[in-house]
Amino acid sequence: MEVKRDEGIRKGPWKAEEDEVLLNHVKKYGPRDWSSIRSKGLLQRTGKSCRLRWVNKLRPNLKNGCKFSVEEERVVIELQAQFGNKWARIATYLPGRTDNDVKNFWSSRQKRLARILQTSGTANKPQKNKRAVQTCHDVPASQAAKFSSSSEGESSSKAQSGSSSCIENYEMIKMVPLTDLLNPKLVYFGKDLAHHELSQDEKNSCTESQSQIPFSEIPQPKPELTFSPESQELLAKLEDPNIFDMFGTLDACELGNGAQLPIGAQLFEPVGSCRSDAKENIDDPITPDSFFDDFPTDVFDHIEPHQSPSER
DNA sequence: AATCCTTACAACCGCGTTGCG
DNA sequence: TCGCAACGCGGTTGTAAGGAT
Repeated sequence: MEVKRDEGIRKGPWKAEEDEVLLNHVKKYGPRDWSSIRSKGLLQRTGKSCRLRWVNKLRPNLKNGCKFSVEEERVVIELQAQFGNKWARIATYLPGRTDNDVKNFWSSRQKRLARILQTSGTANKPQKNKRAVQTCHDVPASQAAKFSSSSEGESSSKAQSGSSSCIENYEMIKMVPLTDLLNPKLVYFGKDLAHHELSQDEKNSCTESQSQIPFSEIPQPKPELTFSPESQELLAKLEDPNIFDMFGTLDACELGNGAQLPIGAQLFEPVGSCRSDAKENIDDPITPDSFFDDFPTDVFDHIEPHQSPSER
């Protein structure tokens, strides 16, 4: 990143000295009056830039450099469905995470999801051949990031009861953490239920969760499946009956047949909140203990090449 | 070893909102 | 009520690091 200087304004990466100056300012005056930092000649950064630096990097208790846990991913997925791309709002439910963190995480996740779906559309070509994959973009990565970027208004629309199974399946994929999606040992069945086919040993080895939010404290939301225009666009692609082949054992058969998402997802408590608007969305605060308690945090470690059931 | 590609992340930009004179 | 400045948010871009080929 190059450091530009326009009219004395410095851009680009921050130096440790600049951080120090900024921290001193916040110590003295609190996190405000950002513009005065430049007007006082303390830094050649815009107030905007100073605020951003503080919010995203210098604020206390940030989880810098710490990857999103599976539970955090679930929270993001659920809240994104509820609120749309209201990253700042979503971030309030995730201690130590900023809106930028959530936004970046979601963007990465959408790209990965898009890649998975695109790969499926290329006759199950192994993803190893990255160049082949890239030439088969039905949906550009830039658009892929928009797949689920439903707005708040759009989020209020419910999936129609007459939805095709493809639509249901896509919504399932969209709402399931990628770690779940790619875990060949994870089988969904039955309405609103999800089970792991893990041995007790495996469960024991995965009990240490990175979760920062005790799940027992998370009220469970009534999932409202949503269809943004972008999602509708993608859904058209999902008419391909081979779409689920790529998931190996987690194929169309297992995903379909009325299976529902294991989203007991619900609204979580925003950090420091006293349940204001969140409460209005909760009409059934049932706590689903079974699902998340056993969730392995290292599921990606278990991802293996696609295998047919007969191969196992 | 070199190159290409993906991913994660930091930072910027534009626009909307809010507060104040 | 209007205009302006400051702030906040969401979208986008650029880059470094690491992995794959």
